[in-house]
Amino acid sequence: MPGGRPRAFDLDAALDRALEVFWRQGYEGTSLSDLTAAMGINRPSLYAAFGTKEELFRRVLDRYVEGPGGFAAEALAAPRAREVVEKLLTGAIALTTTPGRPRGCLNVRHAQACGPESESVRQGVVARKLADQAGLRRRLEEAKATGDLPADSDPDQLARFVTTLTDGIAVQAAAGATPEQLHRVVELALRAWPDGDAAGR
Amino acid sequence: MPGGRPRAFDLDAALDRALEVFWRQGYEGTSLSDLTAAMGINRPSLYAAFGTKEELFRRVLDRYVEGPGGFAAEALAAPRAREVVEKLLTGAIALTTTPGRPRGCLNVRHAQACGPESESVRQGVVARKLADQAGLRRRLEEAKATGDLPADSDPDQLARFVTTLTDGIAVQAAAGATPEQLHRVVELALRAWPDGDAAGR
DNA sequence: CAAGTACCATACCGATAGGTACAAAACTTG
DNA sequence: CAAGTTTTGTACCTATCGGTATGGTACTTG
Repeated sequence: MPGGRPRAFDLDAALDRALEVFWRQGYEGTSLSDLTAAMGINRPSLYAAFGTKEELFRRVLDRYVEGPGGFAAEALAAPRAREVVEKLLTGAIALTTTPGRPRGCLNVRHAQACGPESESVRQGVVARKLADQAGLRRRLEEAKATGDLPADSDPDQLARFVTTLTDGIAVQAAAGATPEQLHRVVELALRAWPDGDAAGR
Repeated sequence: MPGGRPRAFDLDAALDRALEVFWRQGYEGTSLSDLTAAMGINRPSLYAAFGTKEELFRRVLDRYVEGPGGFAAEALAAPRAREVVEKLLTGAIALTTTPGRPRGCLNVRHAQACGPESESVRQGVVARKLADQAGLRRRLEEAKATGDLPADSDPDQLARFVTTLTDGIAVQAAAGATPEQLHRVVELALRAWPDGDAAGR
């Protein structure tokens, strides 16, 4: 029975434009006008397709982890724990310093202080971040169980160590650090990794 | 010649209130009404005493580094490089997780993505962060020159490593990490420090 | 090609943003 | 205590915020 006028824009393309703006300007620094201008649609269309600004942002977060943040899921699938963390760290550098896209990390940015009106958004981002960190911890627990990590190692500590580094990398990138500089930081940091100095100095 | 009605509030106390609000809510998430309410003064008084919102924020940044951020300058004065970085890292944990104050770091938060209207604020914060990092690098260069760090060590890399960790600590704190968890991260990270495993595993 | 349906565009909503005009109030100086 | 100076409180400014009502438009279905 239904039919209706067809949508004149592509949903995913519009979502990508919104992601770009939120990534570059932050949730609070982005207005509906910024969004509609970047997405090439007008306000009612945005509302009909994505709901409120906050709902749109949540959909953008999904797109972020599926797209630019997809390296993380791939990294967890690496055979050895050391590889997992190397891929996470180098992936974080690429994510946050690739030319032509905003610097820094959408999640890291939005896990931090914001006005009361955006607090629910922040909470959602924090929850995602904690879930990611827990996923890494489980991966490292598995590695420990199979002997891929020493018996006296602490997966929770190790996972938090890696996440602290990726968080720091995102901040450094936002402040202008180059990928080369960050790769050297990672190289140094990995000397603390419990399977010894496998990447060698 | 001059005289005039005396100011009915304390400048530094008002600045501290403003710091608290900016720290908790971020520059963009804080309105003039939030500020005047917290400072206990009205709008024209705020303007007369501190200028625009942006000028007030810059004064708050100064107060931040002199007050809560003061540990950093003290850390640089420690006799050995290892002590310097230990104090910086543990100080960062205390700064960002002390109960009763906002979680996270004012500088780290504001070095990241924001709307175009706040971009000049962000640039200022980034400049401060880079200056701090350069200060640490010079301190480590000095340590290397005096043999306190190995001859093959790289002060720039080491300074960036430590700053990446403090940045990451701030993000972790904002996401709810406890001081204990972060101390264990620091303990692990210090195994990568070039003077060896001085803090022991 | 008539009926039904979903989308698009303009124009608008109340609320709030940062910032200020103005006059009353509280002080110092002569 | 009069003149001059600075702060305070109220009331208001324009611009923009996120969100929506409305009516025309383009399509699918029968």
